[in-house]
Amino acid sequence: MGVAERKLRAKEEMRQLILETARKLFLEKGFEHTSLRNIAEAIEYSPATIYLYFKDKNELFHALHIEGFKMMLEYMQPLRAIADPFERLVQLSYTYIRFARENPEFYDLMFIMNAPMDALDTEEKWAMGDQTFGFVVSLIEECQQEGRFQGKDAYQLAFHCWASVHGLVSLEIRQRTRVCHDEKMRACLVEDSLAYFIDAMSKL
Amino acid sequence: MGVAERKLRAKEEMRQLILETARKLFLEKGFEHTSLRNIAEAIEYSPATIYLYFKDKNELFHALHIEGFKMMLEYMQPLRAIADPFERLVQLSYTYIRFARENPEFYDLMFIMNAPMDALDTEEKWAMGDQTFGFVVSLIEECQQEGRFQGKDAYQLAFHCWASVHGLVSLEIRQRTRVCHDEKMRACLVEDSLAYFIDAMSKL
DNA sequence: GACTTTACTAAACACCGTTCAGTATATTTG
DNA sequence: CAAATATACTGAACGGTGTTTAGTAAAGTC
Repeated sequence: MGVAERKLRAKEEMRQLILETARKLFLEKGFEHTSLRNIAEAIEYSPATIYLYFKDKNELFHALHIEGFKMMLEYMQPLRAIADPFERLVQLSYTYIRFARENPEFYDLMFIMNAPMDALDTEEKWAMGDQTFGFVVSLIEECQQEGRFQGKDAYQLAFHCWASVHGLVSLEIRQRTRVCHDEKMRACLVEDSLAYFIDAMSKL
Repeated sequence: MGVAERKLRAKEEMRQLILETARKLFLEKGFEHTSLRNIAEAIEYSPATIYLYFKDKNELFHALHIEGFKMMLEYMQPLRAIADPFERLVQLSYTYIRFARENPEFYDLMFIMNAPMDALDTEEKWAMGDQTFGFVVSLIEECQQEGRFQGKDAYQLAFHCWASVHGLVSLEIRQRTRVCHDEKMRACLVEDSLAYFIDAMSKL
């Protein structure tokens, strides 16, 4: 009896349709300015229908949150080809910044907004974030096996890296780089600051 | 004829009453969960009345934005007593973090949220931010006069300092330090990372 | 005392997320 | 096949939001 299977497939397709439409609208107009009613209108269903596939708006956010992490992990894949772990760490920083610049709405959702953090706090909630962070930790540990960062805690150092790059990216995304009035300098503010960070790491 | 003066004073008092109530509610319940109707109810006036004193909600936010900067500048005053400019820079970092931790809602409003940035983009809008940033720039320049940071651009370096500390603080405020599961380590995650930054600066 | 300005508000507008009773269709059962 | 049931969906409402506007009552002016 393939009826149940077909229905299950249809249900999954609908979930995907909602998710894709939500992503599209979010990326077009930003999270703040996208409502469930907008999404419902775009897929030509009633707003109430969305609640048959997602518990509430936060769950929709959370689903996109996970999508964002998957996307970021894909960005990181090419780094595997780099043999030297420290060079990989350097390129990781560049890739992180590139991801944030090419997907500012996702970056916002993943690392700046607090809306999706309100949701259930347990289990798989943090799984994706952990995986990404673990990626950095193991990278640091690889560096340590080659003699770098001796006597330092890998977790602590991973957090330091993350915070350093996040600081740059989040100020740029929130347009705080405008404190620098010189347009020419503003263009390389983030890059130059990143260079300072990398230099410091190389000397650590 | 003191009538006009009295009226002007009353008007200013009303503005202050709204502002104080807004601040109080914001700090109690957070920005997200404070509405103009809440504020109106607290001061026992109609919501429409607020619009006689502030153009819209953003202007109210903006007024508090400025308040936040004034507050932050006050935090920075004791630093004047420190003779050594580099030591002053170090203490500035600590004070910045303390300000953020003691006033997370203000920090959010000032450096993370994008709501008040939507407002008018001109003139005095950035005045307070500029003043604060200028404070850091001139501090860097003082360090340079003592031989530190030779050949580096003071603006660039000031931004680097800001971004480094902001990265730490904003991750903490948005609860992203939870990627570190060890509670004991989490407690000193920010401090230890700050130590790395300061060490790097001292070697620059 | 009549006229004008000022300070304020009730009510509405157009949104928002969310819930629920109700309906039409599809499926299963007797 | 008909009746019963389960599924998928929606219209309309609830209580909330920021904001606008027409109107009112008091204060100030002449």
